[in-house]
Amino acid sequence: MGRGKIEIKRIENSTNRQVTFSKRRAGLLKKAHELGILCDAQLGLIIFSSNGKLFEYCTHTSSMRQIIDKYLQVTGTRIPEYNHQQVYSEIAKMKNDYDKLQASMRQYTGEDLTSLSMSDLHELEQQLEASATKVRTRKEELLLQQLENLRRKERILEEQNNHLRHLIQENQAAMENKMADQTMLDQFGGFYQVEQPANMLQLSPLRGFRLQPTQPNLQEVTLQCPGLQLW
Amino acid sequence: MGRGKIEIKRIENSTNRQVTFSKRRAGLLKKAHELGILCDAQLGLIIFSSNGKLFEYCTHTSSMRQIIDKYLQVTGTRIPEYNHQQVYSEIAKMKNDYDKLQASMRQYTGEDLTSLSMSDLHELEQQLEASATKVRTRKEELLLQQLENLRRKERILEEQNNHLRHLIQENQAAMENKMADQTMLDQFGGFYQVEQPANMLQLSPLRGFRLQPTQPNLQEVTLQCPGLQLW
DNA sequence: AACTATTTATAAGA
DNA sequence: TTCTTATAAATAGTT
Repeated sequence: MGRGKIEIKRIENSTNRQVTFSKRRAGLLKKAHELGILCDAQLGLIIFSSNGKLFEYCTHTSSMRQIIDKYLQVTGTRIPEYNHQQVYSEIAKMKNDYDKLQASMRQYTGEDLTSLSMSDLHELEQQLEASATKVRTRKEELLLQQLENLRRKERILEEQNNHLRHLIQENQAAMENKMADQTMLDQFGGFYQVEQPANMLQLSPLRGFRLQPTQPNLQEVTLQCPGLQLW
Repeated sequence: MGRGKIEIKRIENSTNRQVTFSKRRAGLLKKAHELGILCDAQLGLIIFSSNGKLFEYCTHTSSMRQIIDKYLQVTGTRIPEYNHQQVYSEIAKMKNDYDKLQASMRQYTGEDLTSLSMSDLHELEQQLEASATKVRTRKEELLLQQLENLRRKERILEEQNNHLRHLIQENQAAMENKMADQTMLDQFGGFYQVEQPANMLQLSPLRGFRLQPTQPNLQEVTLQCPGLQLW
């Protein structure tokens, strides 16, 4: 239709293409409109020009969004709406569960007991007592465990103590044997930072000693009970 | 374009409309196709016939889904994806809250105490004892209330009892005064359905009497405690 | 943007 | 539905 027939293939001349796009686009929109009116059809037309500009038309009886939604629904590509339904009902269910749990919690804390019957109250009281018993049992368990840890630590410290005494005694013996001079004593003292005279070690507790934990057990115990206070 | 010109308005003749729909639909699709090819445009066309049948066309370079997505993106109608993010994070939050509450609940029921420190356990024990105390208080409250209700009912029943005795005594007096005959006695018996001899009323409980609740208090008490059992 | 020669689409009829 | 055909509409190339 026109002065000459054209082949249906991309128009290479850019200007020409642009002009044809304008003309035919208008024609298409007009025909789309007419089809909708004449035949009572619902339609949506989306056009992106080669440089990305959007043109659209849709029947006056509906919005493009409605047509797209209907299209997605009919073609089964519609995951969104279906999912929404599902998701929202799930949210409602979660909220309900949460509220129930919260109500239950308020009974356990004694905040709201008004809705409970006498038998409910009786049951709740027993449950609370059972819980308290469990808590007490757990406390006892923890205490025993901490006691056990302390005993192990005590044993290890005693062993270290003995070890240290040995070292010192050996050194004293060496000193006596070799008539050690002052320089040697200084080196030993500096190494272990001994603050008290050697002859006091038998009766007083060990203090001021800084040793690398050569015994692996010490490290282990420390890791098992990071805070060793009772509470 | 055709044998005659037609006005652009809904074609009332159903057959005619159907035929026109077929013809023009084909034409529109053809023109859409041509526009796409000639002008290197991207386009999508969705048509729903008046009876809901779907026809569609889109440029071979893309799927209808892609065109719709692009359209939603460009027009900013693309709320769905955004909403999803929001909704899902909200769900995650709710789930988190629920889990926390549930963990807390498990502590209250003594199901899982492993994560608690000694001081936590101590606190929990005290809370449980406080809750139990509240429950006991509430039980006592309920019992006292029920007791009170029973006392009121008792009082009302006693009042009724007295009233009934009065009525019967008055009747006996009347009978004696007028030397009542057997007919009169029958009428009286039928009216109140007395099943026991009058002289027994002093000691035996009242049974078989059916009276309208002339005392408003009786009705009130019945409404306040529908089931008057202890539990 | 107009114009217009031609092509194309299609209304009505078969 | 499909084909035919007269005629309306669209539009390619031109101005």
